[in-house]
Amino acid sequence: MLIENDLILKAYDILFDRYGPQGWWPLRSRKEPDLANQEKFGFNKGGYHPGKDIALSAQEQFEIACGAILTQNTNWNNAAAAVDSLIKNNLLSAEAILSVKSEELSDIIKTSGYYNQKAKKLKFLSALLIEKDGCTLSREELLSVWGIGRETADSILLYSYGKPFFIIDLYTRRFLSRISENDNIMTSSYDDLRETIEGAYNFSVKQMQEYHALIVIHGKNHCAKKAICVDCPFAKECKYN
DNA sequence: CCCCAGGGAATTC
DNA sequence: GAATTCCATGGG
Repeated sequence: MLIENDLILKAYDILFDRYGPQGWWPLRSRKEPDLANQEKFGFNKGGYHPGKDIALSAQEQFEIACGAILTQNTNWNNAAAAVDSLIKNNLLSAEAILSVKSEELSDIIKTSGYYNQKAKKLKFLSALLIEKDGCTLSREELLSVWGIGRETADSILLYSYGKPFFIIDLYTRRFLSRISENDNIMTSSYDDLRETIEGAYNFSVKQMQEYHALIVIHGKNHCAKKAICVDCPFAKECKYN
């Protein structure tokens, strides 16, 4: 056992109490703010919809998949600017992505960094989506795409398709390794860690979406590479305190 | 100048 | 499997 089930549940409660519902995925094509949550929690910049549960359109599902690729090893602000650029250029469909020249696509998503690789990744994903006639791709099918690894696949599964897969990113490993006694979390295998969290409790999809989003905001506020421990809600549990 | 950000593929051992 | 290296922009 990598982490105790109790700790996984407790951490979720502490994060939710501190930061409130995050309403991920932050869609760039949905701009109307949720004023109630903005007032309550003071966040909600740029398309967050905490607790609204508005069904995703096919275009929004595609936006999330593109965003998951564009944010690879990149600050979300840079990735979000690239998503905005896709929207502006009317490229939020697999057909449109395939119809635009690679060089143009690279230029359109330039702010996300690694733009030549990411343009290729968007093209490969689009090709498979069209080949499968727009069907929901399985985890295996997503992983078969050049440029989609475990984390990106799980991001698409969880946030675009609404399927119960827990995302293990660097923030998640850092956070869990710091609050847990286990010293092997940073080096544990992706799927071992994912299955440990998925199996800790019968999380709903909504809770799994919130959990990952909460870990990210906590990672930005406190549990960064260089830890910022002042006013951290895990002062009691964390090794750093 | 430096470090960092919601990874993944290719190569090598 | 583990360790390297490459991909690249924008903010602090």
